[in-house]
Amino acid sequence: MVGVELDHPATDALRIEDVLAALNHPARLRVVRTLASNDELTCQEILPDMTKSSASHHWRMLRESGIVEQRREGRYLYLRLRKADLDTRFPGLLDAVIKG
Amino acid sequence: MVGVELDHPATDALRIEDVLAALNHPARLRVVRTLASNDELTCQEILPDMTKSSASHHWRMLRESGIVEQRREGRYLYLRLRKADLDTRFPGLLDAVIKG
DNA sequence: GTGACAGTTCGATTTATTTTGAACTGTAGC
DNA sequence: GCTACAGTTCAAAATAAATCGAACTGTCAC
Repeated sequence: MVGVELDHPATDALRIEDVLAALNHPARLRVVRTLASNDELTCQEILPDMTKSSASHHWRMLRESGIVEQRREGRYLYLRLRKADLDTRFPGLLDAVIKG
Repeated sequence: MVGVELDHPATDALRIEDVLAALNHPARLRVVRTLASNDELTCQEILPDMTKSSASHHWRMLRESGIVEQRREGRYLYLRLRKADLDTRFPGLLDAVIKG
C-alpha cells in the first residue's frame, strides 16, 4: 500500500519519548545520519541490505515519532529528515545524534 | 555488594548510543527528571515502588551510560545527574529530556 | 558478634521489540 | 489488460530487554 496516506505528527505534537524510542536502534540511527547529509532519498537507497518489511517497520517508527517525513512521488517514497522541526522542539538533540 | 566500586565513564568517553538506550525507559526517564530538580538522592528515594533488583538494573544502565554518578556514603548510595558532563558532550539533549 | 538495612548479582521468567515471508495495494510501462 | 516494481500489512518466529526472588556483601547500631 504505497498509496495509503502517511500520518505525520505536527511539530508541537512530537513527544521526546517517541523520538528516543525511534533513535534507539542501530539501523534507524544510520538512517538519520544518512539523511543528515543527503537531502532526500528513496527508502531503498537508505537501507538496501534489509528485507522490505523490516525496513518498512523502521520507516514507520521514524515517521510516527516525527523524525522523518515521507513524500510519495510516483511509486517511490522519498524520505527527508524533519531537522527544522526537531531543532525547534528539541534543540541540540539531533546534532548530538548526528555527530555521534 | 554496596562496597564494589562503581565504574563511571569519563566525559569524553560517553557514547550517544548508550545514552539514548539508557533514556529509553519510563522509569529511567523519571529518575532523570527527578534528579534534575533534586541535587542528590538515595536510590530508595527515587524509585520506592520497584523491587531492589529491578531498580539496581536501572541504576546500572544510568551509571554505565554516564547519565548519573553514584557516590557511596555509609550504606547509602547517592545519585547525582552528570548534567555538566552531558551538556558538554551532548548540548541540549538533557534539557530536551527534562522539559519533556 | 548479631540483626537490620542498602544495594548488587545471578538465573529464570515474562514482556517488548525486531525480523521474516507471504499476501496485498498502488503506480508505471507496454 | 498484464507484468514489474515500491512499499505496506499481517501473523509467526527469533531476539532483546525488563522483572523478580533468592542469595549475597558491606555498613551501621546495639
